[in-house]
Amino acid sequence: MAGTGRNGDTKVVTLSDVARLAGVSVATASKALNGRSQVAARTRARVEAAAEQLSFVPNRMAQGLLAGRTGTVGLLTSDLQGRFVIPILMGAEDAFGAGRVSVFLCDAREDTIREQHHLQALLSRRVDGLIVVGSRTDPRSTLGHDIPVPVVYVYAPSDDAGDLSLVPDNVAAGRIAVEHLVACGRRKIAHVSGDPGYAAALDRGVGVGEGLDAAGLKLVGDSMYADWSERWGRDASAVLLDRHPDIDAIVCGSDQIARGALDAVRDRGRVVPDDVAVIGFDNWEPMVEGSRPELTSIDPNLELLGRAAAQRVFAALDGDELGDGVHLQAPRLVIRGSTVPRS
Amino acid sequence: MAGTGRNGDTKVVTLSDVARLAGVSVATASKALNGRSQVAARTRARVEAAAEQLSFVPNRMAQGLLAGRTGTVGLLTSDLQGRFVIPILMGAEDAFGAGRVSVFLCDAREDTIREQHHLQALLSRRVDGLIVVGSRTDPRSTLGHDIPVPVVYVYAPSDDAGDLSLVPDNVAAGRIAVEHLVACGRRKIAHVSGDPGYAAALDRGVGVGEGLDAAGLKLVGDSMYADWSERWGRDASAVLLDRHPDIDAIVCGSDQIARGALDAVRDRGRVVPDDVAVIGFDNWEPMVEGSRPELTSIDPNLELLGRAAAQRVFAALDGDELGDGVHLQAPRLVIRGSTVPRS
DNA sequence: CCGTCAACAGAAAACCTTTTCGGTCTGTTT
DNA sequence: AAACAGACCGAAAAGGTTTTCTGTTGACGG
Repeated sequence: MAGTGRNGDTKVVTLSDVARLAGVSVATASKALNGRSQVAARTRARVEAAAEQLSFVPNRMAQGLLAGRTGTVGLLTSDLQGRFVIPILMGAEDAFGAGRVSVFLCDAREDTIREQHHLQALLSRRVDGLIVVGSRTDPRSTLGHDIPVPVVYVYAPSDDAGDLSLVPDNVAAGRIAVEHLVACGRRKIAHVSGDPGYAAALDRGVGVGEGLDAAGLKLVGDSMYADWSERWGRDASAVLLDRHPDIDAIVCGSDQIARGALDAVRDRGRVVPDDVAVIGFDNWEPMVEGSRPELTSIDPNLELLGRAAAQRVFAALDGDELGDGVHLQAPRLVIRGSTVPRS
Repeated sequence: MAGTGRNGDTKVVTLSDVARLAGVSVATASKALNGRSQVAARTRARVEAAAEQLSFVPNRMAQGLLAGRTGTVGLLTSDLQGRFVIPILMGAEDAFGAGRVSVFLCDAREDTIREQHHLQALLSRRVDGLIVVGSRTDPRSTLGHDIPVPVVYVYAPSDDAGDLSLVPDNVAAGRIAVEHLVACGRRKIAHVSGDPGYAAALDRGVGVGEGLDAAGLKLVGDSMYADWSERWGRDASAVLLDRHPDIDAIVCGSDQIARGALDAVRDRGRVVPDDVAVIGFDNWEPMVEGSRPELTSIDPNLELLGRAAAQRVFAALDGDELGDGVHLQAPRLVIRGSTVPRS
């Protein structure tokens, strides 16, 4: 705990410094600090004291050089907003254990060249594994198979079936949304979704259809697709509500669209959830908790996705088969005021 | 370009592999690939071909071991949502240049023990520098001065004046907000802010006061402080509008509060921006762009903050003095529909 | 033909740590 | 007393790269 200097001027202390202070060889110092048995208790104590005094931290680069493992993982993303990548990062940290594994986060910004640069950088740093996070659930091009470490694709699957991809189950999400509305006694259900160029929009739509079929219901009006904005949610809901005044629930393709829908319902002097229930997707906290009333939403369980990805990478390092194909993560319904009256 | 196997099975290729294939020594191979002059053009070409063929990537851990620099930086955050840390990360990546420096991102989750763990891990990985990002602008406890690499505190300053901190200038932000409203012809300005336990709330409030003084105006009603929620923005604005019907502008402590204010104004049958202008802080895209009308806001220029932090770390590595004290980043006004009519 | 010089290639050390193996010492067994 | 076992410590190699220094080769001038 000496440290009185300014940051950066203290010289880095190595194992030989510790060994010298303790009056032993580096070999013995190493064994003492790593709990090896070939060292006397008194010597061990002396070494530990020396290490403490110098606040020695072993150089993991050097360790990695020997071990062939660096204890690092690369997280390669194009998720500008950090909306998906942060929960995934947290899940990965949980799975790895804080401090045991460190994560390189690289933002490719949807740019293939930049992605290649980052990939080279990560490989040159000898990461033990790679997690690739997309910003949408559509398939993305594979990084290829000549990568010397296990790769897991998360959120956006790889377009190569030989790769392992973990993605949210959007079909199930749509189904669950409808099942919840039906359980709440709704029968006249409409659907406003986002950009039809996104697989997420279409998949959720499919799930909505399945849910309705299972309940013997038919969608009120057509599914509306355009973009993910609140404005669109507002406008589309307005059209639907005007054309079909008997609507008693709206399934929205995202929380933002749902907020627009809430506005549209209120503008028409109708009450959420008494007259019309509204449900969103993503369970994005600032959106769902800020709205009036708070928004019921389907949470894609991104932390679990991240954790699963990390576990897969870990297992592959221990020699397990990495696996392949697209694996679906079940979503989770989070009920709030927009579908159920405050009672 | 060979690579036909599954990920993880290809053996990592080293410089000696390249040297062997090219029929030279590792020393020569190294010099050839690094553009050193002591190599004949023909030999260089042969080595480069071999490296290409084996798709050789130098091991930066090994390089770092020699050079004493790893080309990595640690980003230590407690920003659960990634709202501040992502732009800062992007700024840092820009400053460093994609691929040249890689960033470890660690989320301490407001937990001191976890932070210590991460810190140890980062130091053991011999990061060249450390950027510490807080989730609020209040001072945080210093990491201490016995850290062998330069440390820059961003967003949340260190409580130790000997550390270097880069933070948004919230006082200026408040002032700029008022100046803009005054320039738009507003004279009856109210103020709804967030949690008074946050320096950000108070600082912006101070700036609002300065702006009003400079314009010879007085605040309508009292500054309202409670929390950062939309609900509070709605409720507080409602009270203010009912009590002071002549209000023609509301400065809000955050974009979320501003959204609440928009709701309250609309609930009273008044029009934004014609009757009442509303301005927020943070310029958080999903909030400002989803609202009706879109929200004028003060952007804290977080990317610039991140870039500046990265540049400071870099400069310190090159021997420059790191500097100390709290440095303010000027904000930027982003004008949208909530303060200026569509014309 | 010898010496000089330049141009180039390779050997070896260095970075920091871990591990294997051999060596020293103490104490014990026959 | 001699041999032996066991406990402990240290020397050395390994891991991949860069750099310095030494050595080789060939050309050229004297």
